[in-house]
Amino acid sequence: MLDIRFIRENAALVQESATRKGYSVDIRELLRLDDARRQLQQQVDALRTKRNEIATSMKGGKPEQGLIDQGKQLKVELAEREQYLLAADNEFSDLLKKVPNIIFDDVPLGGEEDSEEIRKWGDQKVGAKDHLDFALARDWVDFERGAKVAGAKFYYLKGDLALLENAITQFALDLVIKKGFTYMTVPHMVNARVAEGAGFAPKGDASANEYFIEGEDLTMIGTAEAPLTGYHADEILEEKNLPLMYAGYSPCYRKEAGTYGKFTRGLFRVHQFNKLEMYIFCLPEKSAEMHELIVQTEEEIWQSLGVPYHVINIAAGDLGAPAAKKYDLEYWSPVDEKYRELTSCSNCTDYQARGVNIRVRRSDGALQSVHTLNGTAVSLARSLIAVIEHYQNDDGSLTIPEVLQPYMGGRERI
RNA sequence: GGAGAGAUGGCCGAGUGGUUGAAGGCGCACGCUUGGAAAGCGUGUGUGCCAGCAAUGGUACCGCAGGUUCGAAUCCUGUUCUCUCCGCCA
Repeated sequence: MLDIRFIRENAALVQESATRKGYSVDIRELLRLDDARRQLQQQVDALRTKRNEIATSMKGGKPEQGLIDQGKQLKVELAEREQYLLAADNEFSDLLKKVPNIIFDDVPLGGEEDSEEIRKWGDQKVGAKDHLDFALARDWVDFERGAKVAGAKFYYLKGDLALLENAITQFALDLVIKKGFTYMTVPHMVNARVAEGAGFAPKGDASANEYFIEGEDLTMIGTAEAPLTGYHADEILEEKNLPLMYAGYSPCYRKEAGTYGKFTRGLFRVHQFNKLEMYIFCLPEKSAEMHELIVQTEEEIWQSLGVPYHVINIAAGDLGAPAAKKYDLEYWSPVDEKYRELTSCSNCTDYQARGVNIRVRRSDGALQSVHTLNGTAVSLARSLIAVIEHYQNDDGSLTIPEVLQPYMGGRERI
């Protein structure tokens, strides 16, 4: 959520950012509702002032019929005005919630194809067996039984591939802990307030990618980002305690409606996968620096694993509502002979922090919204694809990346 | 799932329908005191919204939502969460 005062003062900028992102919000209409709401607020406040004056003048003394009647009259007027105010407030805040975060100046304009490559690492080798065929041949993955038990795009991982998943997780976890992140497990469901505050679509929104629990105010998380955002909701953090760096591990549940096809084959896009997520709460002036820290950590993980990648600066049209800027790491796929999305990290500035009311008390006593950032350490299903594509052998075996061998009982190949 | 108890400021904790933004304490900030510190003493110390250049003023907030009343932290109803006990259970 953006600050309405910021929007009032930067209406054109906010409108432009929203349009660049592809969101159809009408800032002029928002400001009109804001005005209407403020006028009603003033009327209500004036009536309440009168009510309080009458009540105070009767304090302790004997009740006077004239004043009581006046009070009763006011109560009726006030109730009516308050109703208008409530309605205006709701209309206003519904629209306010739809306004996406502004984008940074260095975000490329345009759509998905306009994202800019910033760095690349490793060789773009070509030719490998499809990960699904490879894994099926070893009986490492079972989508058919996943479908039988849950539905399409659910799966079982078996044996050494399941162990490899654990090894990748543990390796990445050790690395992010060394960077100063605190490991956390998190609730796998969050309430609507937290989900929407973090910028996820509400229940009933057709575009929502989350599963909602019927009859309860709960959403299955699509990422640990949601419960991590809510962790400090309604808190005032101390400047001296920032940055707070968390690494949350959880399954991610996503509907991914209508995303079938060649490039989502196998484990690439599934309804459930495990993920280790980095999350930072920091001072506003530090968020750009923290964003670089996160992306560098991601690069360190993939360099250690020996998987070639490039980093792209995501174009405006491909940014989510909360993000002011986003980097994706895409690994080079020798199968598809192109880069494919592997991790993602966003600077959400104060958008999420406002959404769930997280502030920092500066050393001079001032209160300010914190900035939040999130980034994938490893998302497991996709990480497995990248490793299989790069470490497969002709005899159907898989060489274990050196850094993972300690986590696989010292085995060098499976 | 059942029964009981509770929810008040950064924390602990008072609170009779009006004198309560809310006693008292702790913490914190500043000052005095001191060679320096501690102790002691003094002063100050919530947030949101609205108006205002500002000083400031208005308004709301005692888990949340309604209700009663001229007036609610206080009375009533509902609800959420926490704790204790029972049930169930990895």
